[in-house]
Amino acid sequence: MHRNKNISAPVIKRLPRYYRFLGELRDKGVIRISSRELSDKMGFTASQIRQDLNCFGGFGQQGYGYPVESLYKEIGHILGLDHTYNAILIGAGNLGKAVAMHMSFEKRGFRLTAIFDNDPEKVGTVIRDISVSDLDSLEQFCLENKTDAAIFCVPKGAAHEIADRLYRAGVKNFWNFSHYDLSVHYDDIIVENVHLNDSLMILCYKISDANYFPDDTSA
Amino acid sequence: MHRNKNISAPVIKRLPRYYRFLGELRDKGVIRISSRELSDKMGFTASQIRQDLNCFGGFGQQGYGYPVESLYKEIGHILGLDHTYNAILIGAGNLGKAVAMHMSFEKRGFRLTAIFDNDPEKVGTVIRDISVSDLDSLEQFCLENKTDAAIFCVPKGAAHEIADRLYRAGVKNFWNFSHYDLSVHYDDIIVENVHLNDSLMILCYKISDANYFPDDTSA
DNA sequence: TTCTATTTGTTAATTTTTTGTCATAGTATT
DNA sequence: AATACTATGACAAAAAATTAACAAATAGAA
Repeated sequence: MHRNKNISAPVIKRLPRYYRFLGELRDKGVIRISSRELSDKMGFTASQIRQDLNCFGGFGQQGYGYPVESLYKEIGHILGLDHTYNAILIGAGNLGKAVAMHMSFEKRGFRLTAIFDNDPEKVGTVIRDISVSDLDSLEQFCLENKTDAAIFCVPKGAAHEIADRLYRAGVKNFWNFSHYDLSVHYDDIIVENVHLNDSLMILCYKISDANYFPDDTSA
Repeated sequence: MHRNKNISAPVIKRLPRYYRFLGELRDKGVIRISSRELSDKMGFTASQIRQDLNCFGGFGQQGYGYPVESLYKEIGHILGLDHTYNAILIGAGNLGKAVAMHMSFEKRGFRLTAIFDNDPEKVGTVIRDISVSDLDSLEQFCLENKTDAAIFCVPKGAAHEIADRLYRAGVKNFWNFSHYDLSVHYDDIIVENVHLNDSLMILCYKISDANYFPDDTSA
């Protein structure tokens, strides 16, 4: 098995991309693909693709390439998508709601089991067949229901306190949408960050950078 | 000026994080900070912080450290946040709406100028003071209004066609939320991706990886 | 069956990124 | 004003990641 080989972060980040492209090929009925063909489609080098896949095992065949269907499944397995982790959503604001509605959790290894908010207006409303609970009942819920991860869609001001409560309730895996660096405050947690602000600022940088010409005399 | 020095992607990705932490320090009234103090707070090495900042100029002073306020402003300037790029939102579904509601575009160098959707039900509804337009009017709008970037919140099936229309209408900068690799199809565009599916799968990997013990005989 | 074409898995080379080191400049104190 | 201390900026070293190269294995054609 591949685990505990300490796969590097760059490789892991590319796995979902492989998964996506292989899924598309499979849907098109493609049976096999070579690293070079994949390279053309994905924009990675063929060498990198072979190197990446070989972190987990030899899935290809010399002179033939990689079998699409089984490689697709294999990567899904490596990613752990055949698990079903219970996840709770914290924060039923615009973003939290959108994330809950938008994601096919079941296809990504998760199941949404509860939604919490501290706004009385939102408590009781229904999102995706789940009734929003009062944040006060968080600890009780975690005590009674196995909870593997939290989808953390909380405003910055509330982030610290609520993160603390989750941590004490034993929730130590986070999909973090808040503008708050969870990993700085706890060292035995797993965090995957989605920092939309950061992402937008990076776009701003890229555009500004591309539009800058040192010898531009216009305007 | 710093531009066209070809700053590496890892450095650029860290800039928003610096910006965030320096903003917090400034709000707390902190006047100066050394790379080592920042290092403790942020979890980067002091050496890396000094190295990163020096890509853009010598903002510190020996024996003193970095002045928080001016460094904060400087990084904002480097990121291009003092621009005001006009951005349109394509796709007023759950996610698009949430992104529109949730972001302080003005603080990140952008201004939201229009929202488009092809669903007649959504056309005419108002999001953040902006009335949703029919996608049919996209080209006309771009012709009449300077449009610097598109926030691309479109389902996968529609992505290719709509991306094409935007490209032909001259929109070549994308904040891409779709499950579609824009950069593979066009080579003169700027794309910043937010692939939520990928992110969730990476979380799944991390959890699965941490929970795997080779000599686990349980279950 | 034999031969040529491919294409992998692996090792090596290169490039990039991160970390460590230190002389030098500037601060703060006496 | 002199001195001890601090912390940068620059450079060097180390580590990590990407790309290149190639021997070995297999497919497919003749």
